Amino acid sequence: MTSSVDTELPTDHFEPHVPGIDYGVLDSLLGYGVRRAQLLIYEDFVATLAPWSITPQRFSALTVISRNAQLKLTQLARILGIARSGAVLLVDALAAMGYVERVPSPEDRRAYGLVLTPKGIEDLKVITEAVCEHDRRIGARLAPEESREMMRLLRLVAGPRA
Amino acid sequence: MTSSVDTELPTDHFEPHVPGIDYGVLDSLLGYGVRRAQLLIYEDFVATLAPWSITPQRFSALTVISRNAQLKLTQLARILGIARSGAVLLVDALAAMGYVERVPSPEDRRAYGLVLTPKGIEDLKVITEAVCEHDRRIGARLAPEESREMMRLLRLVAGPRA
DNA sequence: TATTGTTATACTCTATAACTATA
DNA sequence: TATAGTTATAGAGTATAACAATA
Repeated sequence: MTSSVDTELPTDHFEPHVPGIDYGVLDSLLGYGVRRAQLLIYEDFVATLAPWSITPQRFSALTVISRNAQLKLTQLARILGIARSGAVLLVDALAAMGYVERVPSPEDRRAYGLVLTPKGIEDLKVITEAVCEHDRRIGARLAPEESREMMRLLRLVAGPRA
Repeated sequence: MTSSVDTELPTDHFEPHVPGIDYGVLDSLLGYGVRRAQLLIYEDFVATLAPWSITPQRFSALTVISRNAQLKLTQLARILGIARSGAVLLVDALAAMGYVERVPSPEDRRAYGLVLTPKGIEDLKVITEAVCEHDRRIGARLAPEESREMMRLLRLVAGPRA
């Protein structure tokens, strides 16, 4: 098949439906449908954003930081659904990339406000463009009306719990 | 299955929408909508199946093994979208749980066929019931017609190339 | 006492690559 | 030569727990 060395074909080519395989109850589960979509989308996202070393989580962090002035690390962790210790490493990585800075909070000397650097602001524009193009690509099989309906249904499933 | 329907999700630490936070472009991205749903669903799945130590991946493996006679490890890896080395560890775990056995393949002495043990067959029935109840719970906010539409749209996004 | 950010540590999941025994 | 399963090893990503500074 390939002439390369002993290389695996890992998640680079996830096939939601392998021909000849009986998926049983999986085919009727909403959760497995979401899982299938998520794996495909994640793969395409990472491949598309590889030039910037941006993962979905990093993009989420940059976007939320850019839209919420003086966001605290603990808030970021809560938003992303990870532990504070994980948020520290994430912010460390984004800081090492020159995208994020910790600025001392005026009203709380324990805390820092997270802000984008000028480079972070600039690059996030291009990155966001790439993400939006990726998002249009994964939704390309949906008619505009179907896209809106899918977003509505997703919000119903994962929307505010209130 | 005969128990009353739980419309309330267990305590989770991921909040799809943290109050007071501006999510910017994330709110309009199909990929982030799927990500939100996936995180919520994954959490509820793991919590629900904790008594059996069953993760979504383990459940997928058990189901596919049960529905496809003499499934090979390499096929399983491809179906799940992971490397063969990962499939080895996964099957090791399922074997240690007494659910799966490797039986030598008659026509290829390098290969093994994966089969469920009697205990695996028995437990998978109960596990599948629990998974289906979990799946009904996460889709509880959708009307029956909306559920079908969501499955159709998910198949459009991640379904077979058609 | 509680909270913020941090560090230390460990566990899980996954990948790459090399190895064996077959084909 | 190629493939099936395995092993060894490393890298993310995450969690828990403890800590110092501050509230």
